[in-house]
This record gives sequence, C-alpha cells and structure tokens, in this order.
Amino acid sequence: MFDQIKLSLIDCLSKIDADIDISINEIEVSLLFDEKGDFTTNVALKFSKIFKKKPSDLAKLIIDNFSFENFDKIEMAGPGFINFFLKDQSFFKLLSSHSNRFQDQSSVNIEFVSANPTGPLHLAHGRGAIVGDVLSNLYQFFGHNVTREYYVNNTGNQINEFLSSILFHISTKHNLNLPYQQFYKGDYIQELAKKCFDNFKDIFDSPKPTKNEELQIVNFAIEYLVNQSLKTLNDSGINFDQITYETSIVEKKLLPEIIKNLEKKGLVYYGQLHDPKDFQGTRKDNEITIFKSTNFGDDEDRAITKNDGTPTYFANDIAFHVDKYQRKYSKLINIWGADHLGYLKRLSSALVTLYPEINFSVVFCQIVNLKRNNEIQKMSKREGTIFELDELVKEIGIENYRYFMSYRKNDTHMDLDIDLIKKENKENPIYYIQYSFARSQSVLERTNKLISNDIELSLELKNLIKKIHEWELVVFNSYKRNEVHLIAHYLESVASMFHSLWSSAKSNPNSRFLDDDNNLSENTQLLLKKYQLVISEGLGILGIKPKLKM
RNA sequence: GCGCUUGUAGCUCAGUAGGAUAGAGCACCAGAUUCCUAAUCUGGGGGUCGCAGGUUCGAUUCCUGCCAAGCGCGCCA
Repeated sequence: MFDQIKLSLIDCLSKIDADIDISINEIEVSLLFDEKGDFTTNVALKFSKIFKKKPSDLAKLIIDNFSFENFDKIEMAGPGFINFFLKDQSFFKLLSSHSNRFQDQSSVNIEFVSANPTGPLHLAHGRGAIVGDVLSNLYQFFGHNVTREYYVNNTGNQINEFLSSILFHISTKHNLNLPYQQFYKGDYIQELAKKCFDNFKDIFDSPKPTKNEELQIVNFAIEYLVNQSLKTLNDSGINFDQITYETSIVEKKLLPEIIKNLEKKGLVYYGQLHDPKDFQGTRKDNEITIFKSTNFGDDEDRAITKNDGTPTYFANDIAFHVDKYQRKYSKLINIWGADHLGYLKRLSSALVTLYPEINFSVVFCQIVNLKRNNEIQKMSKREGTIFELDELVKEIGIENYRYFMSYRKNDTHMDLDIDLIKKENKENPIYYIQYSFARSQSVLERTNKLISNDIELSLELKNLIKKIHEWELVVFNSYKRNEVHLIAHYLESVASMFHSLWSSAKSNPNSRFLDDDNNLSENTQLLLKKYQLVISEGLGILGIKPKLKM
C-alpha cells in the first residue's frame, strides 16, 4: 500500500506541474494509529517551495487529483498533511497483498567478535556477537550470501606476553625457575598452564623450552581458547563460516604490494614518528614505514612497520581487509567495540586509497554495563571482576541474551538489568512477545471450521492490521541502516497491539476471534497467520524461536 | 588538551533523511477476569528533548559554542 500511495502521489504531482520531477524515494508515507486517519504524507509541506505554492493549497490540489479507490476520505490536516482513511473492505487487502520483497543475492562479509585469543569471552564481546549474528540473519533475510568471519590476532607482543604468563605459572607451580614474567592474571591462565603442562610434560624435563617448543605451547593454548570461545558462541546460536588467523594473512605476504600501491599514491614515507610509549634503551635510527593518514583527517600519521622491521597490527589489518576484499564480497561489514572508534579513520582511509570502490562499513557497539540489585557492577580486568560471557548466558538464558543485546541501538551505552531480564512478565518484552504468539496459536488450534463471515473492524483490529502491514517497511529500514534494534522494538509494539485486540473482546464480544461454536472466519485466520508470520520472521532474525505454547 | 560516541519522564530507553498535542515499558494512582491463555488489558498524573545562540513557515532532529558522562589518543593488539 505504501508504494501504491507513493506512485499515486507522484502521478498527482506531475499533473499539477509536469516540469517538476519527484522520485519515489523522496516521498514519505507513514501510518497513523489514531482518529486522524490510517496513512499520512507530508509531501505538500515538503515540496511546497518547489511548486511555489502554499502547503495547504498544494495539499488541496493533490487531494483533488487523487484517485479514491481504496479510501473513504482523504483530508488535509494541520499545516498541510494529507491523511488517508482506508475503506473497511480494503483493510484485509493489506494482509493479503504480497509486496515484492527486495532481494539482493550478492555476497556480504560480516566480521565480528574477533576477540584477542588471550582470554575467555566476556560481557563486552557479547553485544558485538549478537549484533553481528543478527545483522547476518538480516542480510540473509534479504537474500544475501553471508560469510560470518572470526579473526584471530595470533601474532605480536600480546602473544609473547600470553605465552610468558603461562610459562611463568608452570614455572612457579613446579619450581622450575624459568625466566618468564607474568603479564596476564586470572584463574583461566592457571587452568591453561595446567593443561599446557600436562600436554607437554616432556618439554619441561629440560632446563628451558626452545623457541620451537614455546611456539607449540602457545599455539596449543591459543587453539584451546579459540575453541572455547567458539563453543560459548555456538551455545548461543552463533556459528562462523570462516575463522581467519593473522598468521595465515602474514603468510600470504600481501604487504609489500600494498605498501607499493599506497606509495604510488604518495601516502607512504619513511622516517621517524615520536618515540614509542614504552620505548626503552637506546634509540635505533632505523627508519620505519609510515602511512600518511593525516591526509584523511587522522590525528597523526600511522606506523606500518616497527623499528625492528616487522609489521604493525595496523599493517596486518590492512592486509586482512585486502584479503577479504579480494575474496569478492560486495560489502564488508565489521562489528567493533567502542574502544576502536579512533581506529576507523586510519583503516578506512587506507582501504579507500587502495580500492576507491570498496564498500566497507563498521558498526560500533558501545559499552554494556551489568546491573544487579539496582547497582551497576563495575568490571575490571585487574580486580578480576570480569563477567564471563558463558556465565551470563547460563544465568539469563539464550532467548533473553539474544533479545536484550539486540534491544538497544548499537551505538548507545546500555545497562543490562539482570533482575529485570529474569522476570517472566510484561516487564520482559521477549516474554510478552512469545505470549502473544502462544495466544494466537491457541486460537488456531481450537478452530472447529472455517466460515466466510464478515468481522467487525474495531479500532484495535485496524491498528493491528496496519502494524502488521508495516513490517516490510521496518525490516527494510533496519537492513538499510544496519540497526537491529528496530526489529526488537517493532516486535514489542506489534505484540502490544495483538494483546489489545485480544483483551478488547472482554468488553466487545464481536472482537472475539472464534464464535460460540469455535468457528473462525477466513479473514481472521488470515490475520492470525499473517501475525504469526511476522513474529516468526522477526524473532527468526533475532535468532529466537517462537513458542507455540506457554 | 585533541578526537569519537552519548545526553529525551523518577528509572531503562525509542523516535530525529526538519513537520501535527514528543512516545513505550517500569515505578506511582485508579479500574477490568461467568467468555479464545489476566504471563494480559483500560485510564490517569509526570517533559524548558543537557544549556545558549543560529539557519526557516516550522528544530528534539541541521549548524556553531559551551556543560556533563563514556571510550580512545603506542613503532600494543
């Protein structure tokens, strides 16, 4: 119906002035849920200047030219809105009309979580995990072939420190007196140390592990943690199509070519930046390779190689994204935590320089605070007050976890109120939505036979039909904007309208779905099936199964 | 200090490609169940949309400045 109205409006506008060209994308039509009407548009306000008319005059002209086919009444309201009142017999058309859902089968890569492989997943990873997975579902909903990718940074200093921490624990526990320092703390490191020791007992017979033996140990530990993370994710319904290790990117040796290309554009130079933060000892005067990211508004230029000639994290990350690009995706989406906000500029400017046509975007997830007993739980790695993700999922359940992580706009800070989530009533929207579905199912199951009765179009019924009709608009919007919370909110509001209609039967028996003999009108059946379809699709995108019974 | 994100009801948050009286849930108050699942529904009070300017027919939305919170500001990853 939205498109139909839009096309008619364009038609009217071209009759009013054939020289003015308005495209369908510029026309806004939205729903009303009160006595003002059923649909509304602001075109007369929006285009009054172009048509050199007062908004109210333009609105009147449009109404005069509009075909009334589906409408009882079209009227101007307020400063120049045009409101449409749908004919009663047109309401059920809204349910049966098949809108051609937009489909795009191109391949999309969505990279998310990508936690450092030096510890278990915690709460902060949980949000990105759900946002990434739901976004993937959403892209699949519109036909895309989606690759869910998980990147493992298994090189660099953090890995050396991680290894050192494990060996430190082994050394302490078994009095081996090995020369390793402790960087990472926490119970998981101790457990990991034990596993490594049990697995590599022989190595510790000799005085100190060789480089090669160290490598074996650290790879074992990383593998263990990555698998553990993947299991945690898998337990909440998230499965990756591709796990990429940074070492595999390094092995592809993409960097020389990349640097050459950047250099051709005049964006690479060799020299010195200021001293590294933890710079110690004598300064080597080796020149490093530097990317001129200040050309793109970054705060400073960024190092591509380190003093010792090895690539920085940034360099490998460019290579990783080049690798993804070369795998021929039409779109690359990354889900990042807010702590990477400042990193976007350098990476995107490097990528755009290399591939001006690249379609690369980042969805940021802000901090999640855990709230319990009305108090924000401050988390700190140092204090050991990290809430591990699998504990959270265990405590609140997968459904709640998935719903609440999708519930808030990704780039706003959010409080996850554990006490509220565990409530099984209206305060918990997922329960509320599921309950409405179970109610609709119970009607379908009780149905004796189908009859072709007319049913009364109450205000509640009209609202529900319109809201169901809005689904296509909402889901498309959510997809276009990469914002999954729109879906969670839509489900809550459509469920609310369902419950309203249900309860209106208490005061108005005509609103009952079933008659005294448990017969169901065909139109009502259409309504219930369409309602279930919308809820199933919506919950499906969130990765939640609707409940037939509660 | 610089950059990014955020600031909407007592609380948690929607909304903003400029548009009608700014919405929802919780909390608070008052009601609804002989009847398809009351795990629900109906009604009520509650707001200078952080502050101040600007752009215009119209600003919570766009621009500028300020204030507050969070995050980031390595040849770490």
